[in-house]
Parts: sequence; C-alpha cells; structure tokens
Amino acid sequence: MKLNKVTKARPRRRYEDACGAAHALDLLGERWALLVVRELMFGPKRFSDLRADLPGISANVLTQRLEGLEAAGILVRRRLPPPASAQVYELTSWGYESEPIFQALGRWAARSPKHDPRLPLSASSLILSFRTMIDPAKAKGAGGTIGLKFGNETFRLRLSGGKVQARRGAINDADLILEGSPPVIAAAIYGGQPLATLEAQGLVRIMGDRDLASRFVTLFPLPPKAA
Amino acid sequence: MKLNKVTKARPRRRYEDACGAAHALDLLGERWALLVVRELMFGPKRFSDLRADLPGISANVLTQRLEGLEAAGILVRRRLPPPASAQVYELTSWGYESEPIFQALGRWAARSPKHDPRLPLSASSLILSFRTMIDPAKAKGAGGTIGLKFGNETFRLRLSGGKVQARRGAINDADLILEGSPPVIAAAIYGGQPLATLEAQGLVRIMGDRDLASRFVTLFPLPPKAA
DNA sequence: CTGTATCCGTGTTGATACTG
DNA sequence: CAGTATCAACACGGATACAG
Repeated sequence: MKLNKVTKARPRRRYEDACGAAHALDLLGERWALLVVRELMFGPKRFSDLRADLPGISANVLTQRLEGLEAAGILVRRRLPPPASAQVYELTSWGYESEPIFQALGRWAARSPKHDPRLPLSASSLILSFRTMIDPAKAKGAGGTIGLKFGNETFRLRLSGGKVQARRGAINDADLILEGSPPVIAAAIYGGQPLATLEAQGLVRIMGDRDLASRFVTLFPLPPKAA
Repeated sequence: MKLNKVTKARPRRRYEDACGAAHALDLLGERWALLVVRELMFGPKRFSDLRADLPGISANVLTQRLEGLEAAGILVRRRLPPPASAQVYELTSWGYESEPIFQALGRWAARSPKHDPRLPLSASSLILSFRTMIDPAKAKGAGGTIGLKFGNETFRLRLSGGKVQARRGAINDADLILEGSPPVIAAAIYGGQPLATLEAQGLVRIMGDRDLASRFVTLFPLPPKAA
C-alpha cells in the first residue's frame, strides 16, 4: 500500500501565451482531450462507453483526461440515482459551447487531400458532421424528426429552418428511423452510396417517411479537396 | 558526415478515426503546430522570426513542425529572390483557410475562467483576436485603414462592412496609426485602459484620425466568463 | 546569420496486468 | 465496471555543435 502519493502538483506543460487559441489548447490540446469532449457532445457517457467509442485510448490516459477536463470546468462527473449506481461524465454548458471548435476543425479537414473516410467512425462523429456540413440553403424547406439507431444507441435529430438539432435519446416520435452503423450511414450521405442499395444489402433499415430519407441524404455536400 | 539518413519512416502518432476533427488533429494537433500556423496567418516569416515569436519552442521542435506542416500541404517553404537569400515559410491557401479554427478556439477560450490576459501576446495573436472578436453590429458604420506598428513590424487593417481584414505590410496610406506593443494595445481594447492614459504614459503613439482610434477600441467586446 | 542535427534529462503516452 | 500500477517507448525542451 503506497501512501506517499505525492502527486507532484502537476507542472503541466502550458503555453505561456495570452492568445485565446493558445489558452484553449492549454485546456483541451492534450492528446485525446478533444475527442473525449466530442464523444460527450450529445449527452453524458460512462467511462467504459468512452473507452469503447475511442478505440486506441488507454485507461490511464482516459482517467487523466477526464481529471483534467473536470478541473478545467469542461465536464462534471455525476453519479446516477441509486437504481443504476453508475458514474457518468457530462459536459458543462460551457463544455457544450465548444462545438464550433469541432465544426471549424471538421470543415477545414474535409478539404484535406489525405483524409481517409474509410477509417472507423463513431456515432457522435457522424452526428456532429451533420451539424457541421448541413447546407442551410438545401435544407431550408426540409423538416421533420429523424431517429438514427446504431446498435442500441439512438439519436434524435430535428430538422428545421435549415439546421439540425441532435441529442441522444428516445426516437419513438420520429417521422423516419434509419438503422445501420455509422460508417454505412456515412457511405450513404458522403460516399454517394444509394440508400436503396444499402438497404437491399441489409446494411441499412429504413422505417417511416422514405421521401424524407431520400432528401435527408442530399443535405450534406462535401467541399472540394484542397490538393 | 552521416549519410545513413534513415529518417525512420515516421510512424507518427495518429488517431485512426474518420472524423474530420480527428483528422485535423492528426495534421496540426501536435504541440506547437497550431501556434506556428497562427504566426504565419498574416504573411510569411523566417525561421528565426517564428522562434522569436514563439517563446518556449526549441529549434528542433520548430524544425519538425515545419516539416510536418509542409508535408501536410499546410505551408510551403520558399526561398526569397537572390538579394535577400533567406528562406521563408508561407501558408498555402488551404493553410490560410484554417483561420476559423483559431476563431472558434479563441471565442470559446474567451469565456474561460482561467484565462490570464497578462501573459505575453504576439502581434499575430492580437490581430487575429480583432478578426475574431469584432462585433459586426458595432462596427457596421465604421470604416478606414488602420496601421498597427509593433517595433519594426507593421500590420495594415482595413475596417469595412463590420469586418476587419489584416495583413502584414506597409501602412503609408493608413488613416490612423497606432504604435505600441501588443500587450499594451490589448490593454486598451480588452482591458479597459483609456488610450489617452496609455498615450500619456508613452506606451502608445497615436497618429492620424483620433476619432477613429476612440471608436476602434470599442469594437471588440468580450463575452461573459463561464465560471 | 539561418537554419539543421545530435545528445540528454525529463515528462508524457500507451500496452498490459491487476485491484476494488 | 471503473479505474490503478507498472513499465517501455517516445516526445519535448535545452544545449551544443555543425553547415551554407
């Protein structure tokens, strides 16, 4: 039993720079930190959910990042009410306000010549990409509630006014439900794979308003590559 | 003389993730990379300028970052015409398009309870902050060309339509010239220090349209802290 | 003067194993 | 399930030496 846990008062590596961007990097510029925030962007998750959704992160690094982000006021750890006595990590409202950072990064990276869309894609990343890439002009007339189902995780999207809102949660009231895996849905929307083909291959299930589905997949145009 | 430059085929640490934000971090998520890009945002610089403007970076790390950013197509190295046979690093047009990333980071960090505005501030950071924080409504009616002079580095700002354009370069045609150090100008604009006081203390020189100066310093409101 | 290469002490990261 | 412990590999930052 080690009691001499000196903890070293962490002289964490910081940029000594008043620039806002530099300060932001002090707070969430460490490896994995932004991706942890991304995974929490549509609602709280448990430690093991985060580990599962961030393949490659190791337990000790995840622990450290959660500590750091909590200390910075970006997330809080909550204990769920007695029945499910689990712990979850949830962004603070300031934490949720970091979304434009992901959108700026994503929009810029979409033009990267080296971007490989065939790598693994998490559900949160996909939903975030919808909010980033939606074309307000094209989506102007479109409206409705869309449920996305990935395994047993569901997201409820509301399309209106040229924007998408999104949140993890129930999709009972959805006009349309799309079921599949994030990469397959991405192939339909960004990769030009016809939904009908994917449905015939059993990779996607479409329930409800199929016209809405046909339209939905056209609302997210990709910019030209920069190369 | 070492010829066996094996170069190690750089197994750089990457996220294996199709998410655009993750890819962006693969390209410029390493320590210092974003700050190097920031310093180049208003025009090319030489190696030693970068070193001087990024206190804390070491020469070998700067070399590595420049190599990485060049390989990624974010910047190019150019050799200046014979008279001044110096090398400069310049963002590609895609590199320049990363500016919204800094704006998102800066806007978010401006609300951080832990942000310390008294740390050193580079000229590029300050100019970038103008483009980030300008209030289009307040700036709607303001117009003019403003020169900022920091030592022997000058920036030319054009104010119009509620926006600011900025570029390093000549300021002969400016309606107003402000001379000082970046932290002092920041104190005037973000710290509520009256320009007149700073001028009386000899920390700022104001040449030209003083009404424009008075108005200019009010165009960049800070958001409330998140705490 | 403008970079580049190498050594070196230290801290960070990541894989595995392990504990409550 | 939610982390900790340990350890090896790597990245960082400083110094110094070198090259055009």
